[in-house]
Amino acid sequence: MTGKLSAPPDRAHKTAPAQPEDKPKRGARAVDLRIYRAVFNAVMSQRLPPGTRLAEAELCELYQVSRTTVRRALLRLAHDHILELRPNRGAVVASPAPAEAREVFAARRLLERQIVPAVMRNATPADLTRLRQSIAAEHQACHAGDRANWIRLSGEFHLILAELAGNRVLLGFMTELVTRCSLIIALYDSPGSPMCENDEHQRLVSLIEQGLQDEATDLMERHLLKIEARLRLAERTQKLDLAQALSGQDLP
Amino acid sequence: MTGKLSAPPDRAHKTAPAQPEDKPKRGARAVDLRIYRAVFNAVMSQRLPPGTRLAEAELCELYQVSRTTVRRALLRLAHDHILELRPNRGAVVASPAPAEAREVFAARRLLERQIVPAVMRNATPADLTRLRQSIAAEHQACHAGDRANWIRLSGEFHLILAELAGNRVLLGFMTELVTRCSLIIALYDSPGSPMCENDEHQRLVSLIEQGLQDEATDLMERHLLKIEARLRLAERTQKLDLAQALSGQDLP
DNA sequence: GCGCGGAAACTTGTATACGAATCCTGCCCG
DNA sequence: CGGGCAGGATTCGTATACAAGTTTCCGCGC
Repeated sequence: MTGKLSAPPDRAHKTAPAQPEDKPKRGARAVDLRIYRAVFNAVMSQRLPPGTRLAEAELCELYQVSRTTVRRALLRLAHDHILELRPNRGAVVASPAPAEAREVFAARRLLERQIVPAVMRNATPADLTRLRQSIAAEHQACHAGDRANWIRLSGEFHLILAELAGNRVLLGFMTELVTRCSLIIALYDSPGSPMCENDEHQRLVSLIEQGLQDEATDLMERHLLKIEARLRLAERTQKLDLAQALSGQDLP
Repeated sequence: MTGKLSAPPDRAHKTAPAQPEDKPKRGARAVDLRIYRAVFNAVMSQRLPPGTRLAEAELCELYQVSRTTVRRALLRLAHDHILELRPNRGAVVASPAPAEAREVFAARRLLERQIVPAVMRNATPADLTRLRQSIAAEHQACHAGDRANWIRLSGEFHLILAELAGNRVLLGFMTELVTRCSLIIALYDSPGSPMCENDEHQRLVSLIEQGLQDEATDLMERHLLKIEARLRLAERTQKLDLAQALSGQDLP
């Protein structure tokens, strides 16, 4: 853990856009931030698979803090749809159903479709450079075979775009959506699918640079649809799923 | 208080779309829900003006619960941008700056622009009836001079629309946006502005019914812009604001 | 042998206690 | 007379203690 560039969203009860926050300010809030990030990264890297139960006492011992602190971190994680909190029964890693996954992707398409033109109105050459740097980092992780980091960096590219749209509220929504999408991808991506995408991010930046708004918007839409299409989101109910899964085993 | 139809968002760590929740299930979670709603309604009705400090001990005594419970409610309120939590300095009612207000409205326009066509794809006649009923309730509050309820019901109409779009994620975002807009309107609306709008909701439903997509989308956009335009969102810094406010008093 | 209580162990929910930071007041000094 | 500093009071942040709910497992009856 402790990937130094990991970027779990720090929003929530913060109006200011950004803060240094490099070193723990007073050793106060940094603690539950640490728990938040650790769980966040673990879930995203699939070290904590969906459905995993997170007992409070365990985390207490791991991080040497009281249950009060752990609880706050869990509450935030639940609010961001990374965990699910079941009353009196503890927290488990979220496992969004296919229907929910589709809705998350649909919402994301709806937002990003409109972010592209906003970026084109606002972006400076320096911003485009930033986007290209992000793409470079992404490719690097891709070629290194670091799947977890690739998923994260790939999401980060979209977050930079959202930031360039110049609306912090929108950026907050996109942060939540990208996070949830990453979780869904980690959950449902077909195992054998090729990790590297075919430079759609690169092409998108080019289209933005050239001012081709309709083409850029279109590419964004197709890009997101393609990602969703790769997922194994068979729309079966939990019951059928179970029946199907057992159908090959009951005759020895 | 205890307006029986008040609808503070219950989302967050809940995957299920809706629950009865009429009576307190076990007296357990209902308590901090009660605090949440009470503060929510009080802020929206401007009984708690922006900047008001909410001491934890006060709420503890009012609701006869421990600080633990109050704290959780405050955390949720802060996450929904109704309060602002300042470390070691307590919670205050949020007072979004003009710049933030603009961003909230911009984000809302962006989403609702796309919600209209989605509604037109999904809505049944029964849904349109629901919308018209909501409008009726809104007009009633309007004519009764109940400004606080009118703001709330007026927002509820938009939430029904979001619900009819058939995407729960989107509905969650819209819930947050409508809430924040209500707070902003309560903050910045010009005092003398007429409370009743000129039946734009009614016309919107008609256009949706007739299948005139472009016209409906356009009306929605203009509707939201009109609301924003009515606000007193002078882009002045806090300092200038103060200087201006005192300029009429220092020469007796 | 199988299913069904029931009690113990464990986990979560809530309240309370204590340490730390902030705010307020009054005093001292320039 | 005004500004700054120190001490007390208040309020927040964290840890701990106790109560209530859930899970587990064992023993009993069928």
